[in-house]
Amino acid sequence: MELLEQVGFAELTIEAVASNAAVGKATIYRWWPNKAMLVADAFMSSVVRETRFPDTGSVREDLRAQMQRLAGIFRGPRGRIIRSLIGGGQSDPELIAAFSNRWLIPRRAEAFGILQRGIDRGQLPADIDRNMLLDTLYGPLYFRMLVGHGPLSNTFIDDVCDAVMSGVMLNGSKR
Amino acid sequence: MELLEQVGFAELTIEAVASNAAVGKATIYRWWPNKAMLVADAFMSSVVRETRFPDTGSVREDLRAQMQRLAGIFRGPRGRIIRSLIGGGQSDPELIAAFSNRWLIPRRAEAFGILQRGIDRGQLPADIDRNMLLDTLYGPLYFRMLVGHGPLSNTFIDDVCDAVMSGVMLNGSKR
DNA sequence: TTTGATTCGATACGGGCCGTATTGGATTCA
DNA sequence: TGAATCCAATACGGCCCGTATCGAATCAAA
Repeated sequence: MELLEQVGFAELTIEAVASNAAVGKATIYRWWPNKAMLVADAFMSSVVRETRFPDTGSVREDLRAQMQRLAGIFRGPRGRIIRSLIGGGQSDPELIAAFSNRWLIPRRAEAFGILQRGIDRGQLPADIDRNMLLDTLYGPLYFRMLVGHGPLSNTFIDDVCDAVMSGVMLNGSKR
Repeated sequence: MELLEQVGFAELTIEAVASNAAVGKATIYRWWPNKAMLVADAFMSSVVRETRFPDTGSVREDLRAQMQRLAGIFRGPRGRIIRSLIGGGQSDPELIAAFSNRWLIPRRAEAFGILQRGIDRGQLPADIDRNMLLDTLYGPLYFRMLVGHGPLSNTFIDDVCDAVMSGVMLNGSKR
């Protein structure tokens, strides 16, 4: 993880990991088939499962809080790693699958809980496409992180959240 | 471009390009400083500037048409290249900057025209953050293309467009 | 405690591609 | 026609890959 934060996925070498860990290169290859799986395990084992879910009584505010938290991660040292994983995954189907299964989908499961509460409260239509909605909320954050053409500022997050949620919420909750 | 479609950016070697072009490796290095700039030039020179802008009278429909067109590109052979460029850009600031300047920003300039017409027609508030809006519309497409956790289907595009535009359009144009 | 099997760190190996240097033949241009 | 330039081909050292080998250390079972 230290090396990964310093140099990113593409520049990380197994030899550097081995010597940095005072370990033989063959030992690493004994336990992981390739760099991608090694890094996937390292990253995913460092992910602390979120235990405190926001619950403000409003789907919009709950989601806004989760989005802001994610943006905070994106701006920190883990952001670099996530960028590297998605980047490296573009030429490694196993890596992108590992990222999707072990990072994206668990996070999404948490978000599903927020959406369900919103539906139960009558703030969201019951038949809404949950994956589409979450992609629309979070996609812009990933997009800006990856391409870097605009700042991942708090107001950007808020604006995205407001724009999307105003479009899908019931009871004329246009802000 | 042929090689790039076959193997992607990370696996593309200068030696392969050279031998494929019946050219010395040194000749390539004489004209481009590195692989990233070579590929950037190759890709950008293959981008045909869009001449036919949609103009249906409705911002929402204009944007929907442009989004569908982009999704079509993402699903085709050029999608592979775009994924490679964004992926490789995660460990190469010059490459991601080239992608942003020569692909994203020109496309965005076209989209700005559509938004401006919408403002002129009174369909959009004049003070809307144009970059935020376009990131919110297109970010989900890039996100799904890059992570591949859901299909880039026509209905997905439509749903994203509807969700976002319903949230930002004036005159109660909620669908 | 002994013994046999595993795991380990270290090291060496062939291979691929990097980016650079050299060279001799072809092309360009005054 | 001669000088300068551009080129393809080739060779080079270097980095890292993934594998093989080899004693030393560790561990489990008798």
